[in-house]
Amino acid sequence: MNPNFFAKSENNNTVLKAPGFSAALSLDCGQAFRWSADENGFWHGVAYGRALTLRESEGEVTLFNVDKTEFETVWRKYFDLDRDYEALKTAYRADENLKKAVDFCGGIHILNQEPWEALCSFIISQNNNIPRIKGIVARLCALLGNRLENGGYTFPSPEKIVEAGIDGLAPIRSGFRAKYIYDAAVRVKNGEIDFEKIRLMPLDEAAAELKKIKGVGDKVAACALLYGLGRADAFPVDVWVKRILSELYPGGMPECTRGTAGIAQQYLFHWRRNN
DNA sequence: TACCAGGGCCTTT
DNA sequence: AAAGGCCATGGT
Repeated sequence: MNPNFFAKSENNNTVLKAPGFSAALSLDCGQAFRWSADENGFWHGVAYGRALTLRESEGEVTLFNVDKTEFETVWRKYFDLDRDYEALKTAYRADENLKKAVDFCGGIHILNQEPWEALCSFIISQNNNIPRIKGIVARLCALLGNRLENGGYTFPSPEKIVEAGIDGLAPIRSGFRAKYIYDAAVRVKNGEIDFEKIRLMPLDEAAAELKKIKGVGDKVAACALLYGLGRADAFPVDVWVKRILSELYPGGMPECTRGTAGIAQQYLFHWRRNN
């Protein structure tokens, strides 16, 4: 692989120089729902059971209170820093629309979120808007997650959600989605859904497994695969991507996206939404 | 193939 | 201030 970054850990912080990468854009482009920036431009969030504060300025990302070990074992993978995005974007630029999208928001990396959190979050996302999705996820974590010393809550385990039951989820105000969250939790807890097996399956089989869960269709399955299971070939089609496909790619996605259509989708999605 | 299932954000009036 | 559209959908 070709890590286009340089990281240095000192004074208990890790400073990252990664040309072409924007942590802020990656955290705020609708792929993850647990991050927010404060008035001073510090980003706060929780992943893999760890609270993180970071700040980005002049192309440098500072991860506060992150030593080398934590960076290497958690955040390096989370921010997908070992993928050669520069090579990927060079290939995408062969297509005129993708070139525009990459010029607009090429700083995005696909985050490697925890499988259960990604699945659960995208079940909540169905027929829903981003501010409300964030609210529901935040209430879910505060209700059933573990409080962290340095701020925030962990994402609750399937076990905790099964224990709470559908009625126990009422305080998060997820509406008709509560029964879907519960069904997903049951199936993950009892092993019927095994993320590590699904991760390795052919794409259509993997999606079919996830779709056994009530409330999981093509779109949510693709999101769980792309954002939670490291499958860059998964291709979520929502209303925005549907528009992009009909307007720009009636014959299908261009050849340069083969194998990484999900990543291309993220650039096109964000570009189309904001233009 | 319609229509329905919480609720609230956001734009328009 | 109130109304109505809309929302990274899936089940029936």
